[in-house]
Formats: sequence, C-alpha cells, structure tokens
Amino acid sequence: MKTPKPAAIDRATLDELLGFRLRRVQIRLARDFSAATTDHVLRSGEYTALAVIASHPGVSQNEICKATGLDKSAAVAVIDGLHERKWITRRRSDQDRRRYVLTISAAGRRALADLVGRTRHIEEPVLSALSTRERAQLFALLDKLVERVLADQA
Amino acid sequence: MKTPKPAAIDRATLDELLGFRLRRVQIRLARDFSAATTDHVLRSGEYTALAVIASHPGVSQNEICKATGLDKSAAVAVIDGLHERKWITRRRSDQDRRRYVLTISAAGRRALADLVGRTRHIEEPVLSALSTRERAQLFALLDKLVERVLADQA
DNA sequence: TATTGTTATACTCTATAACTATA
DNA sequence: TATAGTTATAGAGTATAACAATA
Repeated sequence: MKTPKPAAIDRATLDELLGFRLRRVQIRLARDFSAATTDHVLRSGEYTALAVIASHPGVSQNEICKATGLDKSAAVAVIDGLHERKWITRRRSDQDRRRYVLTISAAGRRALADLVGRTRHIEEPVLSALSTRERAQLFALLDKLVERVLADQA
Repeated sequence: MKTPKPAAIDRATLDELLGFRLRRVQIRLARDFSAATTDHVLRSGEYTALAVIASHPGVSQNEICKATGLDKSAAVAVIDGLHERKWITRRRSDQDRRRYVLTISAAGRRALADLVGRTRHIEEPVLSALSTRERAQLFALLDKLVERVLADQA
C-alpha cells in the first residue's frame, strides 16, 4: 500500500480550517526545540513566561496567565522554576499585597537571549519554505490573530 | 500595577519567532473546541486522524502518524477510539499483513462533517480579525510550512 | 464577596522501550 | 534485520476544586 502523497491532507474538508495547520507546524517546532535544549530542560510555559516578564517588568502571575494562555495553577510551578534559576525576582506588590511583582534578572536576560538565538536556529528549516517577504506577511497575519485572542479575554 | 498592554509581547526579542504565535492561537482554539464538544469527547488526535482516513482511504496507522505528527504508540488508542465509535473500519492488508487498511464509514463521514461545521464556527471569532483575502493568504502561507514539515520527515 | 496565588489531585498527553507478527 | 502495530509505563502537561491572604 503506497502513501497517497502525505502533503494532501484532505482538500475537501479541512481546507477552510486553521487549527490543523497550526497544530502540525507547532508539533514539529516543539519537538525540535525540546530535542535541542536537553541542557536547559525548560518546562512548558517557562520560556514564554520569561519573555513576558522581560518585556513587562512588574507583571503579576495573573497577567502572565492571560498573556500566555497558561492556567493559574500551572503558573505557580513555572514562576517557581524561573525563580529557582534566578532568572527572575519576585516580591509582593506594595499597592496590592496579594500580587507578585515579577522582574527579569541579568542572568534571565542572558538565558532569554540564548534561548531566542537557539529558537531562531530551530525554526529556520521550517521558515525557509517562505521568502523573506512571505515570512513578514505570515507574522503580521498571525499577530492579528494573537491580538484578537488577547483582546477577547482581557 | 497596571498591565502594560498585553498585546505587546516583547517586540524586541520575540518578534522574529514563529512558535509563540502558533502556540498562543492554538491554545485558544483547542480550549474553545473542547468546551464546545463535551458531547463527543474526542481524544487528542482523533479528529485529525479521522480526517486523514477520510481523504486517504486505505492508509495505515504509520502513515497517519507521519501525516499528523502522532506518536505510533499514541496512534493505537486513537484508532481504537475511532473504531469503537464505528467511524472507521480496519482490516489487515493483503499485500502486507502487518499493516492495517483503514477506511472511513458512513457514520464517520457524518461525524466528520459535523465536527468540521462546529470547528468552523469555533474558529470564526478568531479568524474574523482577518479579511477574506487575508485568510486566504494566511492559509496559503501556513500550507507551505506544513508541506515543508511533511516533506522533511517523509 | 471577589481576586491572587497556592496546593492537592486527577486526568490526559507524549515518549520510550520491550514485545509480536510479519516481511 | 527491519517494519507495523501493541502494550506497559513513566513523565509532563492541563484542569478543577478547595483554600489562605488580601482587597
């Protein structure tokens, strides 16, 4: 039994759906990433959370959950992990003592820069299917979707 | 502490990365989907596998794994689930008795059509951030990435 | 009363390795 | 020897509910 061309995943029914496409590409990227970062051993969400803290000094855990889609109970372990590595600092907010004020450390910035560099390298083989112009288009379109997602739950 | 605009997820470091965008949108779609299909209770991968079987009558489990990114051990439970629901039929291949020949049933086609209809409905609020033309562009660009992913592991 | 963060817990997903039957 | 599918299992991810502290 020969494979009937794997690229043609049902043009009839799935053509108008977004989720399958996102899922397929993301599975590939996630696997390549975890294979290439066996030294760091990042938990799911730690990378994104670190990036959010880097760009939003003083965010709370709750805000990170909204920005990344992380569950608030899962966020605890994620923030703990970043803190143990000394990639972030946490203290209670003066205005609202329920909240944490999270900021990235110098070591955290170095780790993030390292991760971003590696990620770019990992994504390159996939993104090389697109021209520079197409990449920019793709990113702009995806950004519109991300903004919509964030706006809907703000 | 005010949130400094959640849409702006670090323009400095993450701007050139694909994975975050895919992940964020996919988390949203996956949650909305599972919330809207509590009656069907689909296991992860069953939907995609069913769609692949629909468009590739006679595929083997192995081929489904390649097309969907599913692990071969995980595929067993997925195919079992589809079979128990009588959405697919399975028999051993005559040419190679190690392989299964999987085909979708009439009930499977109805279930798939129902799922696709629901999914379209679920994706609409997110996709409405784009014009018709932009959606077509996005899908075409993502398809190029999917084809690259499939080609790399063929 | 509502919200932030925490813990316990249960369920699911994913990956590995060892196995069988066929090739 | 290699491949298709299976099983057992361990580890990670995800979600829910109950809770403490604070608002």
